[in-house]
Amino acid sequence: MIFLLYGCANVCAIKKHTAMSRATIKDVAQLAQVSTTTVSHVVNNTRAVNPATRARVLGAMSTLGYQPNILARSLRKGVTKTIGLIVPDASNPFFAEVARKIEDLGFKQGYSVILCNSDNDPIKQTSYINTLLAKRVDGVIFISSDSAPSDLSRLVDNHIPLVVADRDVSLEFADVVLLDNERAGYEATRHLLELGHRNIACITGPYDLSPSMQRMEGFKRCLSEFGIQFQPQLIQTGDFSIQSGKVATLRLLSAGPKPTAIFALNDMMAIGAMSAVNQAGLSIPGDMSLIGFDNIELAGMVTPSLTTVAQPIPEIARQATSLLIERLAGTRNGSNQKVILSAELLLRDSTARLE
Amino acid sequence: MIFLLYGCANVCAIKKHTAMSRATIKDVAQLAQVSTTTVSHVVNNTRAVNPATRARVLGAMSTLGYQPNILARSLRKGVTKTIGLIVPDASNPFFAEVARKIEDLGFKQGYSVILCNSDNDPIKQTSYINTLLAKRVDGVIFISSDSAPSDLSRLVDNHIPLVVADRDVSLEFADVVLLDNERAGYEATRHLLELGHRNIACITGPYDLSPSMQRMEGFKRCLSEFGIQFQPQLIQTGDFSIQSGKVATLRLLSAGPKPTAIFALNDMMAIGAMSAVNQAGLSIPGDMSLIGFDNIELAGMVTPSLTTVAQPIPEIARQATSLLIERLAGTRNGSNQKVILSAELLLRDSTARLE
DNA sequence: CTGAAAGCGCTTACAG
DNA sequence: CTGAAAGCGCTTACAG
Repeated sequence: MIFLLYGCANVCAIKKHTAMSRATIKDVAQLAQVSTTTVSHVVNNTRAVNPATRARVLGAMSTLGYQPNILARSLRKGVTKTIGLIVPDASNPFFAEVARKIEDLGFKQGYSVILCNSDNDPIKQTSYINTLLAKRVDGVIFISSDSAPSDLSRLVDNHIPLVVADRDVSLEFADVVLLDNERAGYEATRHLLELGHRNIACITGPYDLSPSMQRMEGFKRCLSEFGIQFQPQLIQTGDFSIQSGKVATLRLLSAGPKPTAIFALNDMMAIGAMSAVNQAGLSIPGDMSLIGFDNIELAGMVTPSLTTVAQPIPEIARQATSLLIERLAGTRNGSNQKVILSAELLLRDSTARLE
Repeated sequence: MIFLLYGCANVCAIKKHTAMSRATIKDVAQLAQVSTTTVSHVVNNTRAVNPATRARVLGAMSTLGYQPNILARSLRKGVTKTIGLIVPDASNPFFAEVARKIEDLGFKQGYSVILCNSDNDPIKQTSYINTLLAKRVDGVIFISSDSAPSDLSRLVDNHIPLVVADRDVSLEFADVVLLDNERAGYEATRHLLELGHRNIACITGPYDLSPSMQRMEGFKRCLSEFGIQFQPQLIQTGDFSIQSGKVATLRLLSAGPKPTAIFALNDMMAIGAMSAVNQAGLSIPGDMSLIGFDNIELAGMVTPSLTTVAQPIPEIARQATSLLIERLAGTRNGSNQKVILSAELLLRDSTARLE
């Protein structure tokens, strides 16, 4: 790749930093001939101020381009109006969609969110917990990258409200919003069995994560209720990435009993599976039925469109956000809540009756 | 959708907030029998401290679970080690990938990034600029949601270094990293023309955004160099979303001159186009060639795999981040830089010779 | 309706 | 090698 650098000294000379720095409340007070107390009260609308005085203050603020320093305010008030959001990887569409929604909802209530990608790395996860602690976020929404995150207790020790979402971690002191993954896994499997499939492969996520584990349990329970023998050779472990879904599928196609259907435990792996199946010259759903999980936007757009178990993504975000903000606002105290949402089978074009 | 609420008063009773709040530097100093000055110096490794003293301080820190309050530090030092990143929509994979990379690079250099989704909404964009100003970020990386963002000047007025990426905005006081979009648009078009296509449709982004505009210019220039008449009926405007690509394609297929190839100005719209073409019972590339733009991870995974103009996403992130951090670190002063990266045509399976 | 002053938790120039 | 004290920019109880 080539890249060009243009210096542009003439048009784009940067302004020299002048000695004068940003306007503070003091500058405003001086210009408006009032105390900083009064300025503060007009900025925050927190006590009655004579209309004429208020007008003077407002004028001074605007001529100075005054923007209150949030750091100082937060330090003084002990509240930052900021929440931390830790996700495994925001470039995965499922987390991206959840994060977007949380950001939206937070924004509407006056909270900014600091988005942290733990990158499925416990070290980075710990490091981010420390950063959030140091930045004095008011609360944290947490989607774990592992099953037993160690440093979460430090949040609790510091009285920082915590909401655990999507992936269950055995933690006593948090509100929790999860999916009924076992049942969802069961439904997906039943759909395939009812279509006549008997050799059903499953591409899982990391074995220790609760969504993967529980969906698998539903898968197994359903097989057993239908009297079908569970075949370990039809199970492949992925990591929820497209690429891993592709690799897993190539392995399934190259050895062992031939599946006629694949249950991928998320849509991204299903899309990877699709690519592998096509590459092998097989067609979906003619030669292979495929069902995903999540219902990311893409699932409806690939060809054939993907049958999937739809997670209520907006509802997950809404519950997580309001659980947290209720705590922060003090409108809810006492015992923790556990919200279990249910998924919904969404029939599209990637599954068909076994001929 | 059904959701269940379990109260769990027994196991999960939340700890009452005790009167004792978080440990401060004063608490540490007291416990270690030293001044706060000394504690500060051991925390920051900023002057020699007697080994025995240092050990006492370290001990006190750990028994108190001390975490320095970054707000106080930032207020005092006038530096927050935080950068603001404004993107139109981080649930769009292109921006998600750029953002991920910037976050990674920033993290390695000790910066956190505040991610702001302007949502293609100038109002929200302005509001975020104010928030970033109030939070006293050290610098901003900006991908605009419109062609003439109004409040960007406030950053410059406040001496906050600014890097504009991806979408050009006519602004004098910023470092800039862009793509050579005109040439990239030209190359994509030439590829289709060389395959024998003459009726080439183009699905654009919002007309006023520089990437869309410039890629179109390359498209037109190439047509004209090949002596092909430009047909306005073959141009459809999208908004870079999957859905808009689908809608645009359905319109193209339902009326006007029939194209044999489509140039979508990003991959997401190309994926939408793919869905529409398939839905119409046409095959890619047999009946319709299709080329995208960006090379998001997905582009290689759909079927057929998508021929596209690959943007050097990691390099864009790297340039933007280092341009900004150099300014912040003071290792670069003076005139602004303009980095123009070039794209690369990536041939895959969605384009073919016109029979 | 308004203001003087303390204090949030740090860092750092100054002094020893 | 160490400490006393000022000050970053706000908010707010207290007083008038």
